[in-house]
Amino acid sequence: MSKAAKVTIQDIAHKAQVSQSTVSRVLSGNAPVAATKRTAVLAAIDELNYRPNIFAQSLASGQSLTIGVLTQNFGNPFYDGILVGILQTLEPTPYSPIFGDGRWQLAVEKRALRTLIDRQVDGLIVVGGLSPQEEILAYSRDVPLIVAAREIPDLADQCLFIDNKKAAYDATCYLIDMGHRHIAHVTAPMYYHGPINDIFQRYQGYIQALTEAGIEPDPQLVVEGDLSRQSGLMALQNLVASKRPFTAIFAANDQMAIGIRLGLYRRGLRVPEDVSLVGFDDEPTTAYLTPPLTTVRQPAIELGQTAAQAILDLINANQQPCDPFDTELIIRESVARRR
Amino acid sequence: MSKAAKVTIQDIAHKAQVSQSTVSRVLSGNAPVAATKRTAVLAAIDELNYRPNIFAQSLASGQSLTIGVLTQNFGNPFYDGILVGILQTLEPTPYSPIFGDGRWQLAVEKRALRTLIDRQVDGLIVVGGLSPQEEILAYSRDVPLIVAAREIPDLADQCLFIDNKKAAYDATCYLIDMGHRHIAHVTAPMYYHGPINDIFQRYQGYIQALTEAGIEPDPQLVVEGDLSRQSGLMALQNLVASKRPFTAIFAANDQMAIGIRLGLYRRGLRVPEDVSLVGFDDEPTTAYLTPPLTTVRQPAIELGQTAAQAILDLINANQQPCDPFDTELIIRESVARRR
DNA sequence: CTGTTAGCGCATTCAT
DNA sequence: ATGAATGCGCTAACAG
Repeated sequence: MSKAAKVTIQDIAHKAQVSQSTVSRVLSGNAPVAATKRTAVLAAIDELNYRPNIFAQSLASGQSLTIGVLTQNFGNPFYDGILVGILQTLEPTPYSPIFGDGRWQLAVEKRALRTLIDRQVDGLIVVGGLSPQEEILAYSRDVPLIVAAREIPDLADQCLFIDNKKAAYDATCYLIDMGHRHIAHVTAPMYYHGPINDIFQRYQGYIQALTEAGIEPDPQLVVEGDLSRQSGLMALQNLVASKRPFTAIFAANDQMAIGIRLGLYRRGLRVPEDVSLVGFDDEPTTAYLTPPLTTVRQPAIELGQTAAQAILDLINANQQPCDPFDTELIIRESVARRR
Repeated sequence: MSKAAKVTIQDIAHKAQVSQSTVSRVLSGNAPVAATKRTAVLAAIDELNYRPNIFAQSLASGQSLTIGVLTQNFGNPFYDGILVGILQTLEPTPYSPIFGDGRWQLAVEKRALRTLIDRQVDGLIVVGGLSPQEEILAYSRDVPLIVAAREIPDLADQCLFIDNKKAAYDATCYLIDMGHRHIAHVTAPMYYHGPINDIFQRYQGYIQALTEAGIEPDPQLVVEGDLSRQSGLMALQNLVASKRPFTAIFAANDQMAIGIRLGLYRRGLRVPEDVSLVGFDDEPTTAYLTPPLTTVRQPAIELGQTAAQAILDLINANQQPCDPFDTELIIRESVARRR
């Protein structure tokens, strides 16, 4: 580890003319110590630049003061937002987060999860992920666990998520209100996200909105991508190739919307004059597309903050009920009124 | 920590009818053990689902098997790319990374750095950051240290970075080659990035290219932003307000280029017909702008991989020389030929 | 090859 | 209020 000469609690006990235990006491603060000794200890600590050995602390106390965070894909704006929220919330606490990245690959995720557990985290925040419910459930018996951005029925109290169906419903309704009748939807295969059905819920919201508006959903207008930009580009090609007329597209996420946007551009189709476009996620760049994209804002940072708070509450055994998260439809220039 | 009944090395020693040390030996593998005992131990481990206590291990061995990574801004594509590279490289090793985020705020960075050190990391990778050189230098005496995406003169052997000046020079030359003479540049204040002068080096590359081409640099055509998208938008306004004619803009990063792009769009200026635009970073979305943006690719993932490898080498005391990183000009549709 | 022993640095009884 | 003693779970000499 560090090459620096390790100064231990003994050293400062010596220097401050007190016992080891006394030093430990001023450090933890949970036992009364005479003011004079306290200051002496503090002085010694300062002088010798003492830093307690975290491993010894944890070994002796049985607490690691770390929160494990299992995430997917560093670099995805939504997940990064969640991380930021977690970081912010944990900052003023004695707990610090350690991250593991599952990269949306079950095997990788499993290893990451294992690593976190092995590091004796005091709490675990699982953000998304592919792990089967039973596994998560099993972990939740061993360690305080919060699931963010994913719904696990048997663990409802500890799940924070967003009502994707309602959000998609609202987005589709907006297109309908603007006079659109032929609205395409770019989704992803149901199995794509494994146990996560966000995307499927968005599909359901889309269908519901159409149905309630008396519009017969047209299966030909629903195409699948894999949530990547590239797949949006290809989905658009498929859509155009199907020869079904449409005046608007609702994409299940912004990444695909961005790909679709480029596809339209290449075909000389203008947004929104020829085709209106709505995405989902409110990724930062969507506000800077030309024209800026209408999309659905998911409160990522808030979600992260709440998740962190929830895990702290859980550790301190005063579990709070979790409120559901509301989304917001961000209306920008990419939708035109028809007729 | 975990509520699970902790099974210790003793338990499995018992079950396998061997001594604690033998178990430790099969675990670490760095000492010969009789095949029969080994299998017995392995069986016991498996049966009792034993996991070594990492804190006890570290405390006893003096190794933490962790690499600290100080990063700035989760969510920034360039930095995230570096993280991904680090993750990938460390995955097959016994080391696992722990991250700290400085958020480009000196105070936050200091705390994050401190936390990492306190966690007894065996090595430290500093990605960017504001900490003064002396501080980094001081840390480097205590712990194997690699600096990525930043140049620290007194620590040259342990720094991995990119030749920003040359990259900017190349980008500007490209615009000149395409016939542009009035090329604006959007940069950031020299002090903005604190000790990091990436941005300033890009400015220098720009100036050099102009000068070599016999074009008198026009100070009026250089405006400052703060590297954010929003600031790109404002920079463009300033540029237009200055009434100086220009046919091309070279932005010091893609974020600002994206803002500039939107500003041009709002003013009805087409890219590249009216104004050509070049960015820097090759952020993923730039390929999906309409039209796609010409930019400079920084090999973020490779940089992360190399950094991780370098720190491993450093820990094992077989330091390797670090090659410089080459950038690549990604030419896309946002530049038009003039005259 | 293997068991025994002695700490690693600290928190936490238990006395005082 | 404080010092002494014990042990957290494991690694690393040290003997055999």
